[in-house]
Amino acid sequence: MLSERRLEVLRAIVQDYVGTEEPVGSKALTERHKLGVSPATVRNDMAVLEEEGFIAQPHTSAGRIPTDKGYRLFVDKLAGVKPLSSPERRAIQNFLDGAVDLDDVVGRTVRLLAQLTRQVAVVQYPSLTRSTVRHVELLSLAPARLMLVLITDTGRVEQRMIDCPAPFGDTSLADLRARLNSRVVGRRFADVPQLVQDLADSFDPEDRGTVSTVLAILLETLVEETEERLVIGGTANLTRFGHDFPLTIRPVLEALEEHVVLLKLLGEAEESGGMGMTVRIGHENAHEGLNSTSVVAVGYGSGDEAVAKLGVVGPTRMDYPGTMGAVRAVARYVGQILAES
Amino acid sequence: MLSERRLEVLRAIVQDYVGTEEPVGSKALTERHKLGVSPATVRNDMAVLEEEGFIAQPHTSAGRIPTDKGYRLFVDKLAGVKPLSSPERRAIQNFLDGAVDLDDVVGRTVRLLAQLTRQVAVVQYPSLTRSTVRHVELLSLAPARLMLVLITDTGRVEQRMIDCPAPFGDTSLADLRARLNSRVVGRRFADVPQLVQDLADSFDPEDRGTVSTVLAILLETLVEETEERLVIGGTANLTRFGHDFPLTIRPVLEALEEHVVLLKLLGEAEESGGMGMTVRIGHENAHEGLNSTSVVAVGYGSGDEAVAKLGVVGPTRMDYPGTMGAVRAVARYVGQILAES
DNA sequence: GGCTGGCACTCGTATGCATCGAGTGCCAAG
DNA sequence: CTTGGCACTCGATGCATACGAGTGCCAGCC
Repeated sequence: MLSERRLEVLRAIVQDYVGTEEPVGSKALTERHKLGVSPATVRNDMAVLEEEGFIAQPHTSAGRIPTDKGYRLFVDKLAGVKPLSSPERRAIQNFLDGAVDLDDVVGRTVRLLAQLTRQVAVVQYPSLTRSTVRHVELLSLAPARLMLVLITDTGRVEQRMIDCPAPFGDTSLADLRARLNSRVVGRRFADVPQLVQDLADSFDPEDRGTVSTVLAILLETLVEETEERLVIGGTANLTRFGHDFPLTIRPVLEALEEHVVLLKLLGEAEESGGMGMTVRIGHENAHEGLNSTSVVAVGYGSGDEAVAKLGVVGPTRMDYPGTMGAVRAVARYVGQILAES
Repeated sequence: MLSERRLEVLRAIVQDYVGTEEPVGSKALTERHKLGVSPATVRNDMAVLEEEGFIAQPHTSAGRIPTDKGYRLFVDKLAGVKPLSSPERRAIQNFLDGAVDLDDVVGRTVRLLAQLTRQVAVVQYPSLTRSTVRHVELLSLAPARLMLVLITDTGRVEQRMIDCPAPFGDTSLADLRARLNSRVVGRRFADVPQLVQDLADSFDPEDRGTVSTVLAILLETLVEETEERLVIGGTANLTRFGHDFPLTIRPVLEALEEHVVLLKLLGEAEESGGMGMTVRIGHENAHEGLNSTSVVAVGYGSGDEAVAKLGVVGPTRMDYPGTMGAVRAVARYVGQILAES
């Protein structure tokens, strides 16, 4: 195993590199950190750390930079989560409190997170399947045209147009609406399919076609990968990435535009379960375009169960403690706000 | 005025520069274009064009590049709108036809436009104030909690939560809903404020507070700058801008994140009225960050009146005829689709 | 055995300098 | 008005040199 001091050296390397963006050498290290040993000793430690794969040199006779494995160790063992300063906390509260709408909450959150971390922020809308039904509404827009509106306990509203196979009377509509609501309100969306399974059977034959259509569309909105929505922001922060721009920034922007990829990314973070924070570093991200980025994600929700994720995407060389602190704090506030609404 | 040939020279310069991204000299010009004159003559013409401010040289003894004024002349007088190839038209149709939802239409449109023009695409949602009301719905979520849902003829759905000052009975609710709809359905949102002005008066005193609240929130959703929404995509295309990245791309990304700025940008394009296409080149864009970009925008709508704009943002050095063709074609298809729904 | 100072070596970066060539402006002739 | 010729400009390219931060290794010391 690595001695205490070697870990200290790694920590110092990570911190310096994150600060300066430049490979850090043994001399500079001893000057900036009170390690109590000479550069030569540090060099020996570095040699070991390099052999173990925690650091690397871009070219012979240059300083060292942490590898993904090095960051991993740093995050797991050496770094805590830096709590936010109280002005920062107040800023979060002020920024988020004015929101009137779920859209507004999500929009503000993504801007806030981007600004706070100076990185790219990603916020997922509360997942339908993990929310409960607050209300289901059916509106008649035209004789054979309905609109289905789903409202979740988190304030999310989803609507779908429905073209009916046959005109649908107002009383039938009221009937369907009532029966639908009595079955599903207060239940989890994930359970809705079972709950409405046999609903069509109890209707007049002439209405059965329309009812089935409505139910089909209702179930369709719950299909995963369709029901998930997310918002990103702060892409301008990508320009602070490094000097070797085009090559670095391009694939990241491309990946960010592929919402499916991002959703999978956040989804993977799920294993850690509940509201746990996940950090995926560099090549740990399956998507190739994100191989030089790290993703810090955490679940949020009104209760103690996560209804969605939010997080940031930034360079592997990022301030992990600070970023994790900001992400966690924002997630908590958002959870509070959802609980209030 | 400029002679025919000088205009031809300008056109050639613009075309070559757009193609190569490099300053174009007199010799290269005569080689690639059949101007029928010698390089020396072209040089004289160039000197005139430069004096008039249509072209400039980055440094002495380099080729010329068009100025904003040069592009302006090119767009106004020298370039047509290039119609799309029929495979391209088919691609548009295929891509857009699967859409089920207004969100879906807008999302697909932005992706399509970005892909087609290889630039950043911006699509505005149909403006509420320029749409007509299809339906207004009021749902009771809790005793003193309502949800207001607005549905436009273009398929846009907007919802707002309402906290009532007092509980609101079901019959009152049905009453309000009915009266509201009878007044506004089929009318333009812009006229809604007048149409509902005195609606509260006709209610029981005890309900008047809630009715006023509902109406206030209804009007609030129509306030400009609040009601406008837009989506952008294709930001990865920014990386094809030039070689001097960070400086170029940064302010553009920042500007794109300021939706307010973008809305103003598209709004300015309005002067030309109706469905006319607007091209704003370089410094013609008020926002500083977009001084080195051009914006091609056009209105779209189901009828012959525009309900919103869409367009692209790209480098001033862009293929104007092709971009204009693509933008116009996409706008037309989107209009068709809206008309069908 | 681990720490330290010394030393030779590596290699990327910065600097100066000469060269090259695309492009220009100007002019005199057609 | 057009054209060919010509001197000039100036950024880009290539190269050799110097510089310096940083390394690895080794012998000596605690």
